[in-house]
Amino acid sequence: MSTGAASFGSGGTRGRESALRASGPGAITDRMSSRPASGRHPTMDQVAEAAGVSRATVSRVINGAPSVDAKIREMVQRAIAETGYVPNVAARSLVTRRSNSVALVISEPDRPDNNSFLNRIFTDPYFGRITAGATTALRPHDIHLVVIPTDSTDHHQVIRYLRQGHVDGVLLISSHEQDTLPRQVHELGIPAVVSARPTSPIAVSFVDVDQRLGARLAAERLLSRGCRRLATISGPLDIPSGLDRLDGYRAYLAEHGFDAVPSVEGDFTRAGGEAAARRLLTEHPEVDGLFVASDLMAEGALRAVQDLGRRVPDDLAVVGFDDSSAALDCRPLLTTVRQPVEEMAAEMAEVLLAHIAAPGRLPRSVTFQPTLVVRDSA
Amino acid sequence: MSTGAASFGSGGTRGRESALRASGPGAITDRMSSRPASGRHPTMDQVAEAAGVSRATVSRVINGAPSVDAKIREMVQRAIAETGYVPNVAARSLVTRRSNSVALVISEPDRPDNNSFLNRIFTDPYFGRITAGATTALRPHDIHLVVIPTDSTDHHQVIRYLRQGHVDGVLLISSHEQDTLPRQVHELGIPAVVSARPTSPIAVSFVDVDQRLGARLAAERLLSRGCRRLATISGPLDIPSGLDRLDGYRAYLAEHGFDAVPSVEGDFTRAGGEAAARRLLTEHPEVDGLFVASDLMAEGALRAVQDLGRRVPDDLAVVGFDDSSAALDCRPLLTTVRQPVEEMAAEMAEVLLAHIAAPGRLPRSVTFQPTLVVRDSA
DNA sequence: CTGAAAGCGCTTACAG
DNA sequence: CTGAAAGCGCTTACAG
Repeated sequence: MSTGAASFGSGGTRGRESALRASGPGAITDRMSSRPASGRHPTMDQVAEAAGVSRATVSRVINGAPSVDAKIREMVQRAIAETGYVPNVAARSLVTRRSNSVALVISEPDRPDNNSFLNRIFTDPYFGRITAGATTALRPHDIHLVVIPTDSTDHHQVIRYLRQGHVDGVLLISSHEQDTLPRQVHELGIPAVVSARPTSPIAVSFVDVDQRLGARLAAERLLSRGCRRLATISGPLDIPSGLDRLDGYRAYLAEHGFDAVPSVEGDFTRAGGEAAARRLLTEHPEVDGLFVASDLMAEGALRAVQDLGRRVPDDLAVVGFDDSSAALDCRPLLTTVRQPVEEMAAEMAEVLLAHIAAPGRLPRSVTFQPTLVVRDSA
Repeated sequence: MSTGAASFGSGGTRGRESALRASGPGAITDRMSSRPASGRHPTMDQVAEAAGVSRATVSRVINGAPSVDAKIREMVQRAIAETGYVPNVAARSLVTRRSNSVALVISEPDRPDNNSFLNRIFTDPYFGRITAGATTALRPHDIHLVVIPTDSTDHHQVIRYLRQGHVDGVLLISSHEQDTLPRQVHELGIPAVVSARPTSPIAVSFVDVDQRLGARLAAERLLSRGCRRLATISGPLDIPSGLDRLDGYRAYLAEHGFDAVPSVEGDFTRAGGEAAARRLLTEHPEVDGLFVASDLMAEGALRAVQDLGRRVPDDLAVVGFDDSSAALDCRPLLTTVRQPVEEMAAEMAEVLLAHIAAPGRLPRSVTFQPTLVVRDSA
């Protein structure tokens, strides 16, 4: 942290190189072709000199300004290739006020142990799909993603990071109700898109899936299969998606004459699903149709169900939610409600890009429709 | 991309604010305390003016220079708090030539489908542990991690990114034999640490686990349990760790009189492990002890084994490798060789930091010892 | 211990 | 269409 030394290779040779360059374009070419750019960093002025034009013209060529004369452009491009020039991003950012990267902030409730928290984040199929979708959408724009996991103990660090101008905008994955980060980010005034309807009433763009509809799809499937003793393992009830899936499921069943639907609250983990299923079947052994609010929980639940001697789907049909890779790890293969997470993350990225390009743009929300993916468990 | 507009909030009000500030420190304080810094960005000059010192002094306070007078330091800190000042990282990087971030490049073989490739990367427990370990080690240094998944089709993009000075160094996760990225990164001259001994002979620092020792531990466990019909599901044999684990296993068994040890090559995925186990048990139904070269494969293998009617560990004992979270998802719980991945990633980060701080430092390698974690499968 | 000044490497009005 | 010049917001020798 303390030294100001150049980060790249032999910065110390720069003086010597400049001297060589001063002897003319020919010398430069010979020099560079025999030692392809590696570890040293020519400057835009040096490219300009090699091409016999001004620095401004080099800049225009690099940034694709249409006004540049074709021949000159070509000369410059040759000079760029010969010198192995690559723009310095710090210098560029300083004037453009753009970093060409965005943050993906994954905000979770407090955790006891830092390392396992991070491990869970970086290993969760849901976050994996988010990251993959956002990365894919951003790549063609040459914008990079900085992934920042956080809980409430380091919100201030995240805010500081954002304020320092490291990124042009933020994709905020936040699900629990009490999370104050969406509001803090909003107050920062930095372009942002949130992964679900924020619980506090702030004017911010977000992308969501129709959670209730998804739960209704699950209920419908179970009913149409002939299940009549229905239950559910819900997500955490302090998370809107957890609540909405439970509500949607119950609402649909109520509409069809099923009123007291047992439910056990889970925590969106495999182990949590397993424990919840065990409890549920102990208290309600008669259950023949089960909606589990995430595939990961369903994977655990399936294990418990089968341990307890029930055959799936014959004795007990199970429908999950997500259609993540976990659904394919289940035996039998999991029938589940598909949430198009990659596409949702890509949409978040697109909306964010639009906000960055036009800071005055009004916030908007985009809702995706879930679909039922029928496999073997129901 | 085309506009040079400020990325943050109401950049346009700056002129007005400066005017307000010019009316004296009192005005600034009042202004700022009623509107806590949000969306607007005071500059170091403004802090200096508010504190009645020079810009250089503010800089020294921010960077913790010891020479600053205590009273002045305090005045400056107050001014910083009142104005809500946060340094502009681009300006700082331009002069320090440091970005305070490092890249975590995850290099994998070519993949057919981009999205599923990314999904696998961001969901794999091994990469998850790497990311968690590196993040934890870097956090106290206030250095951020930019995660960059890549295959050979976009090596040039990665190289360009690195050359642009986005990061001060790179943590390179590369396992397959033919990967040319370690060499390319090495030639760039940027500080780098690789996750395993590079297959091409380049002088670069790396961190590894003693793969052969791990495999020997597994073999020893199986033998001491009384298994006498031993087999293995190996990793991909074009990956050094895959090869080394197979070799170590066979070598130990050979030393103990077991010569023809059947093996099937897997691909380090759950599905691959399942298929491999099915094949292995079909061809060698007599097997009673099995070393599976990764926990994820072991999870799949366990499923196949039990599907085929074998009881674990009584009919067939199974030892995995990694001790990732997958080991706890196995039924029975997986006995496995623990690779301390988080600690290894943290060590990679420390070594990288040392290289960044002292560019002339000689490359070195650090090897961790694996340990056997006994649970229920063997 | 502190300040004035130079300079990091770009982009972008502004002239021509 | 092109160039000279200003300026982005910092850090760091260099004097004092």
